[in-house]
Amino acid sequence: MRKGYTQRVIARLREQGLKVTPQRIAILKHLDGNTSHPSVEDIHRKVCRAFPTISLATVYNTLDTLEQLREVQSISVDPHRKHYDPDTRPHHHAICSHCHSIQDVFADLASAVRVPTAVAEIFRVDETTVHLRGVCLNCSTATA
Amino acid sequence: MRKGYTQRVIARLREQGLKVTPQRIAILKHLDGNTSHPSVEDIHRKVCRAFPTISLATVYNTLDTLEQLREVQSISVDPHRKHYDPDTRPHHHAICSHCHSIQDVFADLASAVRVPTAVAEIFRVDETTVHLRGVCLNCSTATA
DNA sequence: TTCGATGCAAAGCCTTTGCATCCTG
DNA sequence: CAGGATGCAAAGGCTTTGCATCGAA
Repeated sequence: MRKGYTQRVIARLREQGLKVTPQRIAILKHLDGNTSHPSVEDIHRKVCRAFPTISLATVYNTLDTLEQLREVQSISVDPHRKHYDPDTRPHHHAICSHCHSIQDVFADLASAVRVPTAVAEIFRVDETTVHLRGVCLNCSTATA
Repeated sequence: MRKGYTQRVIARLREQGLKVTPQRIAILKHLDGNTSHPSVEDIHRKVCRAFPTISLATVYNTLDTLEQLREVQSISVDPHRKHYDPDTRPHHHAICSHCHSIQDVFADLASAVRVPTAVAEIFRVDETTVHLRGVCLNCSTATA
């Protein structure tokens, strides 16, 4: 994620006539450059340090707003809860079955996923999501 | 799905020392050849016709058991609820944004998704899941 | 007869909603 | 000042769990 996420999103909120509150800024700062794909609760827990009174509902609301602005994407990798990624460029996710970490995988999607012509004829693909499940380097060396 | 799903799974239940109950048979029959990717509630509703007293918990339990036996796979396509697929061969899923239907897409996974060498070195991929989101033929013609 | 399966209800989680209050613009 | 944002609590929806009873083997 390039530097300036927080500032850019603040500008976009203003553009949209939405308000820039201290809570939102705190959430944005936490997301800025964050590649850990936190859940709502993860974000709430962390932001609580700087902002002890922030409510879970505010975190939910803010993430919904950010998702609508496409400044964050939700990834449904974990059946129990949503995770969020401030990097909205198209990329894959690799989920470790052991530690449940989520790593970004940047690869040329167009070449990585070729939709067969037969499928393209009966389904207009707007978006392609790829999840790789397996074992990350940390866990495989720890196990070995 | 080839013919014989119900019979095969019944045999596997017996093999594992698990019991073949009328409820389980009813669920298996409903899943046999089913390509609609039903949710737990969908299954419960349908099976209730033949079996009015079956409880939701039983459907949940049975699906958990079947998933452990790998005779059904859960697909997390819908953030609100799990969907189940009795076809456990590797394949993709195409989700229609309009009608929310889920279609199976059989295509050569190996060629469709090439994992970059750089990724393969830091992550051992066991399973690849591809979701195509877009608009199905029905909905695109209906809209046009 | 045995031990897993069932059914019911309650509890658990994650998420959404309602509403009075707050505060940004 | 006005209207969106916040915080709290309650409600919602999906799933799990506890437990007494049932029934397949």
